[in-house]
Amino acid sequence: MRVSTRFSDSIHLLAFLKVYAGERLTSDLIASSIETSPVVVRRLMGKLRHAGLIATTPGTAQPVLAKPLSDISLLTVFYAVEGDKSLFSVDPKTNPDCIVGGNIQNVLQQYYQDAQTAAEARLAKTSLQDIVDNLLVEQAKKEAVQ
Amino acid sequence: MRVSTRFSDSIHLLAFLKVYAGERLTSDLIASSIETSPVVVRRLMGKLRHAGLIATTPGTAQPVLAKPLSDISLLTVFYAVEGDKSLFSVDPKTNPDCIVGGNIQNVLQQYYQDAQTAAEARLAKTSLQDIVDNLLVEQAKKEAVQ
DNA sequence: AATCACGGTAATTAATCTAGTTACAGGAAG
DNA sequence: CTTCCTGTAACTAGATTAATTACCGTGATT
Repeated sequence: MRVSTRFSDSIHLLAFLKVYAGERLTSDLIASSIETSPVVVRRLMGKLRHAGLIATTPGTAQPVLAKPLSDISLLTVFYAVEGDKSLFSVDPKTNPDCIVGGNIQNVLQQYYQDAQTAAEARLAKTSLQDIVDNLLVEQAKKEAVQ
Repeated sequence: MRVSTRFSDSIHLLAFLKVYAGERLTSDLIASSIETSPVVVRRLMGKLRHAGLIATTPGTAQPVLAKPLSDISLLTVFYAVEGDKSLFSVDPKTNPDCIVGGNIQNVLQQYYQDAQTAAEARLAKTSLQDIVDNLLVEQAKKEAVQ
């Protein structure tokens, strides 16, 4: 019932590209930050490249952001890696000869869409630049304690 | 990544109890409307009974609503059958020695919570009575065409 | 009381999805 | 040409969901 970690991992990946821009960014290095396998990272980069969020060239260890992070919202990333998947799912087949079964799908669909739209509106409000800003603030807090 | 059909099926079930109240409501009959198995229906009824939404007595075919449908929101049903599960999931382990990996979980958690809260607020706005009203309207439309 | 219908629940199975692993072809750079 | 890397496919393992089978206990009817 939940969104896969592809979403979180993709945000992680994009933020990583920004924070460590200029360095040698192999899929192995990125994977060690996410704590997953390099293949998973490459698969994610494939989707993100397809969505026009990053640019990569095979062989080089230099994936780069294709646009400013301030122009990429969480929702953009969500669509890039999860497509237009629905958060809530209606039962595909219910008894059409029943007042409930024959109409429930249409009725629920509308309310589910409303709920998902509300969630997506929140995701759209936050850019990846906001995420990176927060990461740096959190990091600064940590270092201040030490 | 999606919410299981338990949620939809439970709404279906509760609406069914209202629409066909007074009739002989076996788990078999309810299952035939949802087009699932009677065991699934009984399992759902177990959760709904546990949440105080319905009352059942073994042996009799008479599950009844424990409160007015107008007092049951979609969110109430969601919690009853899905618990407090998160729609979005953060990667449980990321590299703590990295600016990104060490802070991304905390940062994302907050934005995910905002998105989920927004979705839940929509679900809370709709009562099961609204659903039943809509079902009857849709049914009337169908019959008017014929 | 005996019987039958039904709910409550556990156990098993199958299907689906996710993510990790291995493997390999091809590009880039020294 | 050699080495490091990306892009992908194929396979495997684990988790989740829902269907099925099975069995016990309750309630109603006679």
